[in-house]
Amino acid sequence: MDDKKTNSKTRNAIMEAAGKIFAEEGFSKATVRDICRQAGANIAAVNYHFGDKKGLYLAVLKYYQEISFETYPPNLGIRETQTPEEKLRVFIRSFLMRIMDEGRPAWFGKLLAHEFSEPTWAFDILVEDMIRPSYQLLMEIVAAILGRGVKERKVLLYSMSIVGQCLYFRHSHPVISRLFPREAFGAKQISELADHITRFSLQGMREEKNKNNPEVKKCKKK
Amino acid sequence: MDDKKTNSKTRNAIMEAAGKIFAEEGFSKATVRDICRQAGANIAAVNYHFGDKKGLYLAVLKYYQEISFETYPPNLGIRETQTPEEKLRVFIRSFLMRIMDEGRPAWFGKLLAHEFSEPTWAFDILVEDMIRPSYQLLMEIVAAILGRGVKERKVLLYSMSIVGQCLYFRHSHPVISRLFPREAFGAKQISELADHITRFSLQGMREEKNKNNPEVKKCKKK
Amino acid sequence: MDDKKTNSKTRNAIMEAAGKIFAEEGFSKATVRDICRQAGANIAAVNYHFGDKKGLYLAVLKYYQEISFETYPPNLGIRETQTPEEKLRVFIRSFLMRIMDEGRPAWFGKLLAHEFSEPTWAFDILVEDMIRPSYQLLMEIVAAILGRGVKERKVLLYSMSIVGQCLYFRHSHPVISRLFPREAFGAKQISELADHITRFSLQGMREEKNKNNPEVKKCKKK
Amino acid sequence: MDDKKTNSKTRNAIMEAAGKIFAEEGFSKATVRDICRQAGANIAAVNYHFGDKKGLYLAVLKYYQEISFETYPPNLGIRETQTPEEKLRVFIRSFLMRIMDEGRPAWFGKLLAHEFSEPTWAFDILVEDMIRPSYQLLMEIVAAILGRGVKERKVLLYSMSIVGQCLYFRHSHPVISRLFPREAFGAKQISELADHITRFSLQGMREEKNKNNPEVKKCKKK
DNA sequence: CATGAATGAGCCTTCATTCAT
DNA sequence: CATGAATGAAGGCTCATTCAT
Repeated sequence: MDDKKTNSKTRNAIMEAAGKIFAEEGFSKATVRDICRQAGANIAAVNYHFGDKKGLYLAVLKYYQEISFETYPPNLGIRETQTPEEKLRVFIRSFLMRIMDEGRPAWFGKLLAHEFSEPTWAFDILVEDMIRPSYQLLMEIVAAILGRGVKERKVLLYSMSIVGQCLYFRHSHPVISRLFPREAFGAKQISELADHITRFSLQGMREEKNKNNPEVKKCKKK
Repeated sequence: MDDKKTNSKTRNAIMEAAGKIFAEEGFSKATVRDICRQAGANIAAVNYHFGDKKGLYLAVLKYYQEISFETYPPNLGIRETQTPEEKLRVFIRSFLMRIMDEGRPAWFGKLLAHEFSEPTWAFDILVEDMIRPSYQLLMEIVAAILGRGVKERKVLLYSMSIVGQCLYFRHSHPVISRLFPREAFGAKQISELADHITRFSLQGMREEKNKNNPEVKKCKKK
Repeated sequence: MDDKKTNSKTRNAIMEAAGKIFAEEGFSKATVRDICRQAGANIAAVNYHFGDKKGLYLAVLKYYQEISFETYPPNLGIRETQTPEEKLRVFIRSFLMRIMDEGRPAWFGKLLAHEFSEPTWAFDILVEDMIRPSYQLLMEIVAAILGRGVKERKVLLYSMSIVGQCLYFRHSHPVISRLFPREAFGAKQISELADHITRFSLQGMREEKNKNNPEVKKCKKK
Repeated sequence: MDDKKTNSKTRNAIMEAAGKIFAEEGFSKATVRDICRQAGANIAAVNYHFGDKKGLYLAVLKYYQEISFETYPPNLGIRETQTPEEKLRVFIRSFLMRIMDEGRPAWFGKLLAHEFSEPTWAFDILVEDMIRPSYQLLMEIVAAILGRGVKERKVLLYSMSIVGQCLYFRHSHPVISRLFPREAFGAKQISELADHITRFSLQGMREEKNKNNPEVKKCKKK
């Protein structure tokens, strides 16, 4: 079951340290010196095991992406028999958990955040490998909720509104903690946040939904 | 009317170039060399006029913050006689314009974005000087919409949902342009976006609003 | 009269040290660290004054080329009234002096030798700037000696035979000094060498010359 | 007949790759990494089989020297019954073939050329083992041509003139191909070159020869 | 008021070599 | 007999900063 590349002690130590430091500093500010020092390894070890800084970064990215998706698969708990609304709730919850986790898998979230704010060459890979599938799943759910005949741009707009909320609760921490030191939006509040975002978004889509499903009598729902 | 610091030609050129480069690259990736080259100034000019790189950054930040807020004041067009819903629409529109503008005032938006994703020592200043007032205004509007008695945390949650959407439409460009090359969400689509976010958010708050304003008959709206 | 680039003390010291070290080691083996240490300058000075190692190398090359050609111009002492044979003697002497000088201008000869044995990107520049004119001059002299109607390839072959001898007396030093420790072929023997090469070559071309000047009676010459 | 050192597959692969790369790059620019990669061997194999980079280089040098001399012995085709002039022609031809061959044995020529332009510690060995015998043979031939009583320095001068020509036709390729793209002096032109050099040199020595053999009537030759 | 010159720390990378199995 | 792993020294280069005029 072991990955063939995982048998080196130094290599693992570097992966660990690199994950942490890249997550904290981003690609360009992180230095291989720091990483190696923290890993207790020689500087040249990076070149030996990963070719160069880029290679290390890519390896780190892929590794923690795997961990993250194994721990929180995008369709975690989604069953085909569920209603689209239920699926959305599950999706949001899973998405939040993936990006807000504070454990080791969380590094991936931070790596991602850095890529977002200053995309490197690795960004294209990330988009294709993980963002696109997630987006596709979300848009299918949203389309199902909005009903047939809805334009794709509408679906995209609503999906982005949902994703935007999730990401903001993740990234706004530096701001919110300064503005409202007493409020916290962390891993422990995931349930509350998922609930809030789900309800807010489902209501936000109701008008469009009704437009596309005119036969359903208004004021009957729930 | 002239600021006392504005009388040097070199100084102005540096401010201009620094605004552009800091906005593009962020604080740490931007180099004083690049800035001075672009400004046609000597490399020592930065330290001469601004002390050091940090000083320049701070000056740039404050300068473009002023410009940005003069151009798009947070309460742009908001009149006291408007309903909270109208105020929200105006706020969102103004907010979007401020962060999505592509002209010189836009540099501030980009500077802010960089600060957001990797806060520097200047972050605290920014939060107090410009984010807090904006947030306060938004939360007042949201509170007015939700009605009396609503808990502050609720207000915060809804406000964050709104802000999150706006920011995401601003920052998601690298992702969306890759996922859906044909769709665009730029300065030209501000009207569409403002409309979408406003309607989505107003609906999203309806349930909570109704809960706090039980006397209003359901199913009567619109 | 001063070059505009020559007013910096450090710059001059680096040019001096770089000339020596590049001449000794060649481009790739020489290190900027060594050069700067020897010049008493900071490592970053190279970047400041010359951009990078390549820039320094090019500057050195051009500088010492100038010195060398000012000291020993290819047509040194050649007058139009001289016979081609006399011109050849002068050319060979001048060529030998240029490549065998042991003073500062000699660095250029060594630089050239390194470029010859492992051409860098600077080789093309050198060929055009200094080798081509020299070759052209030599080939004109040789063509004049051989008489009209001689094929260009013949001219080239004879010219190369001449140049080959000159260069070998310059570069064979490591070999000869080991094989025949008592013999010396240095700057002090230039007269002897010039004489030898000139006579050897003039005789070497006689047959071809007579073929092209049949009217001249054999056995009458000299 | 097999050398005792020739029984390891890896060792042979390294010798092969090293020959090629050392020939192309010279000792200092060649890297053991490249060599091992090209040989399909582990990077530690060099140190295992040859001690270190120097050891490998020496082994390569000796090996290809052997091959080269087996293929083109310096006295290739020289018979004692030949006149000195005939011997010279044969020597020059053989010498040119050895240094201009493009096959595997040619690697030695290139190795030699690198040693020539930047002698390493291995240079002394080479001089003694292969240059000295060659030179001795050539000088004997030249002495025989020039006749008795000629001073050794004269013999040396003429020999160097001959060797210089041969080497130049070998090494001038980078220059000539730039100056006269249409002319070629490669392995295919060896006959032409050998002929040219032989005639040129024999004529070049005629005066000295006649001086030492006064009884021969001038103007009788050919 | 301004600048050309110079600095030292730090960056990523590459090298030949050695260790441990 | 051989190798994957690891090492330390050194390479060229770039940075923000300071000096001296």
